[in-house]
Order: sequence, then structure tokens, then C-alpha cells
Amino acid sequence: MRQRIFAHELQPGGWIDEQALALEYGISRTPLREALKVLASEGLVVLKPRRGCYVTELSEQDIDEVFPVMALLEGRVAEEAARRITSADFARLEVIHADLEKHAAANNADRFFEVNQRFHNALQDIAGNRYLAQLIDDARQVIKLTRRDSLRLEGRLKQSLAEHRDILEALRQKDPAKARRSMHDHLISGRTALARLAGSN
Amino acid sequence: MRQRIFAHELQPGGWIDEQALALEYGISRTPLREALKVLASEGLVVLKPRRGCYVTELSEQDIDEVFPVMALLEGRVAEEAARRITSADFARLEVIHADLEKHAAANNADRFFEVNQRFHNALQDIAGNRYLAQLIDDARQVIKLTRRDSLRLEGRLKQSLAEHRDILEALRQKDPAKARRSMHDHLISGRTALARLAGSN
DNA sequence: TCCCATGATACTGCATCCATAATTATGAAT
DNA sequence: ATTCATAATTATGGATGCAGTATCATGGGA
Repeated sequence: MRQRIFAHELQPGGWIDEQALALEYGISRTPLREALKVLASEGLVVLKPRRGCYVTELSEQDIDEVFPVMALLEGRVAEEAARRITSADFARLEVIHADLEKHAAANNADRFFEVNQRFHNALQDIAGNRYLAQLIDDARQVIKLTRRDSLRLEGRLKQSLAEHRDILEALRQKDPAKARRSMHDHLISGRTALARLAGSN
Repeated sequence: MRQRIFAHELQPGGWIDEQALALEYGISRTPLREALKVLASEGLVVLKPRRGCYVTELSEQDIDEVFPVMALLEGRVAEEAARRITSADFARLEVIHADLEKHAAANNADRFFEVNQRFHNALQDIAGNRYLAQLIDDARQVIKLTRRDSLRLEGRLKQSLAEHRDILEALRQKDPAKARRSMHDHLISGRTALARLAGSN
């Protein structure tokens, strides 16, 4: 169901037909409703009492609330990672980054998106704070509710790559403050790209 | 159920008997299980497949992961609040703080705890970021899973008050950086108090 | 005496069914 | 023709019942 929500197969703001979905998945309404409760707590859907379940629709205000927090959290991850990173960790990151360069060169936004997520997850592992990582994962899910096509903006892939290089450089230097700033700016830059996209619609 | 979990009436690590609780609340297992799903997503309980539901038990490592994040988030709230605070807001905060002084003088840790929460919530309102506020509320719930008796430590109330005065001073001066630092240190100080408590057991 | 296997018990997870409330459709009155 | 009231339909929220599996106990074998 998460996939279908992210793919906008279930459209934002749209009503979720419990019986139809239950029938489709070949299960009864009971487990489906429990799943909806979980999705609701993750912020992917909203449950209106006696009115049913609706896919969450993010307002511009919502996005402006989530992104700064995301930037703060990811910045913290980078900071902590810079303190703890080993050369083996760094090597792993470089492999992932090489993949990113490849997909950017091929202008493959979807693959870039996937590998980008792997990059950030790897950083979370290095930082070693599971709670922090979980908050970021949740926030990322919420952000994914919006169109992720910002990566398809002219030049955004290249820009994102450059920002990643900054982060990698800070990690190589084991400079926590710089890593935090680079990562923070990277996320804010992502928000800006999204805004440009919204503005052009 | 949250109350009972926080009050350790349902003990950390303990198994939750669905039927017993359902019977006690006079409802069937279905809505109770849905409630457990919500609590699980809030981190208050853990659901082990085919094994039932258990009250979350925080390890020292868990606490060391949550508190820094909490300090980061609350720091951000203070920072943002310092930017947006009005004189009317400040007056409200001072009323709450006066209450805190009163309860501290009376050495009433429970009341202090409550009003302290009101203070922090008021700050969240001023900061005006609902997403950020929600993350903090969740984190606070998780933290409440541990004993909150750290406030009963000799001198902790006075120390907490002093830290609040620092925060208020930063807000009065509308100094975001100072507000962030003060709040951050306040939270870290809370973690230290908890550690002292754990050490004395 | 200790360990493993097998059966009994009990709890979880799911399906089905029912009641209540909301929404929509239909009919009447202005 | 339009609006309001009432009835019918539909969906949500909860209760009940059942199948499958995990745990525990008991008994047999080493």
C-alpha cells in the first residue's frame, strides 16, 4: 500500500475504499484496518472518525515544516558520521557515490533516487543512532508523498551530485561541523528544487 | 493505556494480555488490538509476531540515542521561538514559569513535571512548526517510559529552574542561537540527572 | 537424573457478522 | 423548479467465532 501511495496510484486527498482494497488483497477488512492505523501513525493517511480513511495531502506549509526538520536531522547524522567514520565505511560510501555518478550521467532519475536513498541510509548506519535514523525514515516517507520529480529538473542531478561531493569531502576530512552544514544545505537545496517545480506548474 | 504504561502499572518488558485488558475496558479484542498498533508505532509497545505485545523496555543505549535527538529538536524549537516570540507570548511563558517556581519551592516534583511540560508545549506553539512539535511529543512519550524521578534528585528542581531562566532570558533578548544552546543544554542536563539516578541504583 | 519428544492448552491473527451513523436518493410541498 | 424532509443504502466501528501456531507440561527414553 505504501508503494501505491507513493506512486500516487492512491491519489493524495483521495478516499480509501476499505472493502475494495480488502477484496483486492484477498484479505478481510480487519487486518486492512490495522494496516491503515499504522499508515496513519506514519502520517501517510489520515483517519477521519466515522468518515473513513484518506490519503494524506501535504500542503506547502506542511512541506515547509518537514524539510527544515529533515535537514536538521540529516545534518546531525552527517555530523555524527564524520566523527565515527572509518576508512572501510568511507570506501563503501565511495562505491555508492560512484553509482550515483553513473546514474546521473545516464540521466536516470529513478535509479538516482534509489541509490541516493542508499547513500543516506549508509550514512545513518555509520552515525549509529537508530532512533535518529527512524525519525529520518519516517520524514522521508512523508516527503515522498509529494511528487519526487524534482530530480528531473534541469541540472538538479548534477547539483545534487556536487552537494554529495561536499559531504564526502567533509567526511574524508572527518570534519563534523562541515559535514553537518553540507548535509543541511543539501536538504534545503532539495526543498528549493521542489519549490521551483511547484512554481512552474 | 498510555497512563498505565507511564505509571509502570504495565511494567516495561511485560507482556500485555489482550483479552484481560479488553475485558477490563469492556470492549472486544478488535479495537484493543488497533490501539496496540497505534501504541506500537509510537514506540510505547513492541509487537512480536505470533508472540503478542510487550511494553517497550528502554536500554541505556536507547536513552543515549533518544536524548541527543530530543535536545536537538527542542533546541530547534527554542531557536525558532526566539525568532517569532511576541511580548504577549513572553508574558504567557512567564506566568507558566512563575508556576514552576511555586512548585519547585513546594518541592512538588509531580506538579513541576506537569507544568514543565506545559512550558515546553507553549514554546512549541510559539515556534509554530507542528511537525517538529509532534516529533518532540513522541520522543517525550518514549522518554517517559523510564522513571521520571530524576526531578526528585537533590537540587535537580532548582537546577532545572535555573536552566529555564536561561532560556527565558534568551527569549527575552530574542537571541535564537542562545535560546537553542540553553534549551539543548537543558535537555542534556536532564539526561545527566537521569544517569546519576541510574548510577545510584 | 536429565533431555527430548509429543500432546494439551492458550493466545494470536483473521474472517464474518451486526449495529450505528453518515450519505445519498427520492418524494412532497412551496 | 427548487428546497427540505424522510427513507434507503452504504460504510464505518465493534463483537464474535475459528484456525493456526507458540508455549508449556507431561511422559518416555537415554
